[in-house]
Parts: sequence; C-alpha cells; structure tokens
Amino acid sequence: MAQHGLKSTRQRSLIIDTFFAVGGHLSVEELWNKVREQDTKVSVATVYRTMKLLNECGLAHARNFGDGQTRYEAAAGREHHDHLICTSCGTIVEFENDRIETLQDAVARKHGFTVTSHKMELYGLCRECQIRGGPPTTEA
Amino acid sequence: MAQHGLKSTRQRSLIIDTFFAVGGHLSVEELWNKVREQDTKVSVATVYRTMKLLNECGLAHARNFGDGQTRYEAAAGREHHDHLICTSCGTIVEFENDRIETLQDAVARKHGFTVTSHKMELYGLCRECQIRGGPPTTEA
DNA sequence: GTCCATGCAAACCTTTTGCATAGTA
DNA sequence: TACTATGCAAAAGGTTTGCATGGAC
Repeated sequence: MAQHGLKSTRQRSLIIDTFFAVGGHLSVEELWNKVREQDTKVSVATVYRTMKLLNECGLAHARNFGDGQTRYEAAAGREHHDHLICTSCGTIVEFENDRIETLQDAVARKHGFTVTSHKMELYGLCRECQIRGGPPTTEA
Repeated sequence: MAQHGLKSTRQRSLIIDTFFAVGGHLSVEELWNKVREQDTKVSVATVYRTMKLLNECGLAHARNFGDGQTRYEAAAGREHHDHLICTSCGTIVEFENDRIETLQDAVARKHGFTVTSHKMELYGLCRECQIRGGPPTTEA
C-alpha cells in the first residue's frame, strides 16, 4: 500500500491506513475521530491536507452529498459507481449501471459535450425505513 | 406572479422578480449583485432568507455544483431535468431523459429503495471549449 | 543539512442568527 | 396595533493557510 508517491510520515500513514481500513464514505471529521483513537495529537489540518493529496493522486474520491461536508471514499481499483442515499437513515448504497452510463454519453454527445466525469445520486427511502416508517430508533 | 403566499415587501418583490428575470443558475451572491443594481441597501441576509423561502415553497430549487456555493434555479412549471456542466467555461446545459429516469427507478427498486428525488450532473467539455481548447478568452 | 510535513491558531467563505428597528396588513 | 421582515454585525460550520517547529531522507 505504499505505491502512492507521498512522503511517509507517522501521521500520514496513520490517516491513510485508517481511511482504507474504515472504508465507506467518511467525512474529514469522522476520519479525524478514528485517527485520534490511535494518536490524539494529530491535527485536523493534517487530515484535510492528507485527504486532499489522496484525492489529487486518485486514491480517494471527494463526494458531496448535500450535508455541507465533503466525504471521501476509497478509489483504488474500484469501478466507477453511483449512489443511492436514504434520506431517513443516511444509508448509502453504491451501484453501477452500464446502460445508464451509455445513455448519459449519448445525451452529452447530443449536446456537443465530451463527458469526463459524472455524478448521480438517487435520494429516497431504503427498504428498512419504508418498513419501519422512519429512521432506526436509537434505543432498543 | 403573486401566487406564492409570502408577505409582500419591497425587498422580497425585488429579489423574487430579479431572480425570475435573470434566470439561469444563480448563486446568492450573483443574485445579490443584480438586486443591488436596483436597491443598494438590500442585505445579503435578506437574499438568503428569501431564497430559502422560495425553495421551501417549491418555486426555486437549490443546486450544488461543487463550487462551494448553493445555486438556485426557477422551478415553477418546469419539468424535472438534469445538468451538463462544462468544466472549462462553466456553461450549464439542462437536459431530460426519460429512459435514464426509468432505469434509475429500476436500479433503486432492485436495491429496495423508493426514490423521491435525484441529482445527476455530467461534467466535461462543451463544444466550444473542445474547439478552442480552453475557456473563452476575456480579451477580444 | 535540507526540505517538507505538522500543529496551532488565525483567516476564509458561505450561510445563519440575534436583536433592535422598520414596515406591512 | 400586532406581527413579521429587514439590516447589521456577530456567530457558526467547514475548510484553508501562515508560520515557526519538528521530522524524514
């Protein structure tokens, strides 16, 4: 896991390892909290800086699900995919669909665009929230 | 254009009229600048508050194209649509495609989701930027 | 030893909010 | 009059940055 050309420091390694170990779609604050379980002294600035680097070298993707903070997800060796987001409990499900991608390209071409990337998010209720009629209760 | 049940004030009318007159995908600051051409004294806070109201009563939609600020677009009587965004010159083209929407619903269903809304943005180069190899020059 | 990364705190930017004042119905 | 909207300026929330110090090679 050292194929990224970043200079290695204790904090960076910790941040990067934690990021890939935890997985999912982490906000900087969430990641920072995880990191501090191992080393209380790491500053948020370093987490921001490290994730920005990881994003720039393509190992992480920055996402914006509209809650006002940037979330990062691991990118290495993964297919492109999009997201289903439950507006009740926050669950995020990844999916990919080639037919949609094909149609997107066609639409773009029709408008004279060459698409380099895209973002598609479907918001709604996940199965559980439809059944229980709301987000999971914290008690019980 | 007074069918929205908002109390009418000089500032609100000006903001709302300007918003619909200018059209497009306006950031609060852009809208504020336009508004101040008519009335220098209007505060940003009022623009923020008005646009939030317009959004809540469904007359405007808040969008987030990743440049760190919320943009609003007129919603009244318009079909749902998605966006093509030129990463070079910032041009935004709207489009709609029923086949994609249908596939989105199918994907969601497969994952047990009921979709209430979605967001799809295609990023790339518009025809002009492909031709000229970059954003329009400011001179000439 | 050189140069880059880190920590800290201040700065930034967009958006929100408290409060006294002004305006609307 | 009663109640809401406005302006201002301060506060908030997320993110970035300047600078002196510490660590990697």
